[in-house]
Amino acid sequence: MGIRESNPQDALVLEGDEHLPLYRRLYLTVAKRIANGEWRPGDALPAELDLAKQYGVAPGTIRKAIDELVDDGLIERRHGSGTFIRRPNFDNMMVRFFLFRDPAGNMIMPESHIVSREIVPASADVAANLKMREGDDVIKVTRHRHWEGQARLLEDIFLPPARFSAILSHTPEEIGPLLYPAYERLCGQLVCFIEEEISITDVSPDDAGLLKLSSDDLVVAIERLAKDASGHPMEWRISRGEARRFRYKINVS
Amino acid sequence: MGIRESNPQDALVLEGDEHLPLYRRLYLTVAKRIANGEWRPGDALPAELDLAKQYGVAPGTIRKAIDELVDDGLIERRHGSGTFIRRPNFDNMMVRFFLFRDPAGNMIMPESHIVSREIVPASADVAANLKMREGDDVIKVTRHRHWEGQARLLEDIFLPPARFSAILSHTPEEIGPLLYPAYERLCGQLVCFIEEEISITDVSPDDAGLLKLSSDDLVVAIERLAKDASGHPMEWRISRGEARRFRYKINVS
DNA sequence: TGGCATTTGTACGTATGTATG
DNA sequence: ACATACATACGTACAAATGCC
Repeated sequence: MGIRESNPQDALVLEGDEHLPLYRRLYLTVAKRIANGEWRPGDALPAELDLAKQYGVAPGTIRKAIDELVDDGLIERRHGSGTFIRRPNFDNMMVRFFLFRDPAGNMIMPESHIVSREIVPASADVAANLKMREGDDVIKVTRHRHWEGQARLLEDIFLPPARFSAILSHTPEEIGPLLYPAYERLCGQLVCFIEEEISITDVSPDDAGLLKLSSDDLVVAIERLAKDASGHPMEWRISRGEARRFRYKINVS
Repeated sequence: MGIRESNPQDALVLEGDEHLPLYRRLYLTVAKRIANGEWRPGDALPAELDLAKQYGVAPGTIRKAIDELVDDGLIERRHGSGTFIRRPNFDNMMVRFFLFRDPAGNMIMPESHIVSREIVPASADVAANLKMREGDDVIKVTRHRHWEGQARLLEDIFLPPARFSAILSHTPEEIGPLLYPAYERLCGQLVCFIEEEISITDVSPDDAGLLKLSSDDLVVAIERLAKDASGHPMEWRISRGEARRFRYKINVS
């Protein structure tokens, strides 16, 4: 995985078990080509009829595969124009959960401070989420988000070194305020899916000091696992912020 | 809306604006037939080929409409058997958010106590959500959920009287512990979609007393709007529970 | 402005596979 | 063994939006 020279023949060999439906194998094949960085966000896929010819399938079959890729948010269609690789915008999601607004009610964007970057042995938690072995090397990035001159959100971010060594070798200025664009720019890695788990707990003594909370205050802890287009885990992080500032909206059916 | 004798001819007149795609109008038509109670949860829809003949469309067209109804959770397919009206299970969702487990780690089901049922004028909030006018009559049901002999979840539930008068005229025993099945059984109303908004606030003095929390504790407040198969609002409720017990999981793409 | 090629969107129709009862 | 119903796959035709010349 990661950026590599794609073997053009690879693209025409279908991914997945041969008993899977054709449209499903086409889905997996295109998803893998995206995960491999063959196309970058904003790039156009070949036209549906071209893809159908390349893979030797009917237009309706490749169309069904593309439909599901659109449903899953990996690509988007533009009528009359083409089908394009999407760039999901997860990086600011956390910010939307927390209520920081100026007196006029506008959302305030936080500053981002990378506090440390180091290689540490993976804890059981981190290893399980990143599909590594306990004790394997992982990159740990500690970051604080500030609003109004005060740290409001504390983040511990864990990355597998194989794909993300560039995060250690660049300056914070080169990395910039948003991590997911940096993963894409510096490591050729695109985040396509995330899973999050939200819970409310007592604040730890360290966090209380940094967030300027009293020891009996509560924090919201958000654990996030980020995955690439093929569903392989890329990043695991845990973020903590003051519980009282939290708000979240859902639709279910 | 509500239960009514369906005019058989109605079913063959397509819903929606005539410039909408055919599959979309078929979606709306079937959704409306479900909202009208023409089929009950568990009932089978006519076979795809039958529906195609009835509406005079190609099999692929009705299939696309059914695909989207499945995506939206209104119906489910069973290969080789048929397509059936689904009964979404939202009523216990709230319970899944809160961590109440026995020593073995199993989920504990709460008892349900209906504390009061009355007609009140709609507040601005309630009116906006239920698409009524402020001051209009609404049914207000107050319910407490108990774990281990203690109220843990407080719920204020608001219903438009037009569809839900049966909730006032039946005994709590007839209503039973779960409201959505009661809406279906007593009022012919099926909840198909919900929107929820989660926030964390200080506990009100009344709630603190009922939940046995101290006045500086925090509660999670969950506001929920429930809708029928056609997307019309049916019920609005606000539930409060101890913040520390809260846990929630999400997938995004 | 208009025309034209390209590309997705909608709709039709058919054949065959596979699970269920 | 059989009929029924959904699942997959094929292929075609035309509509509608876009972008370029």
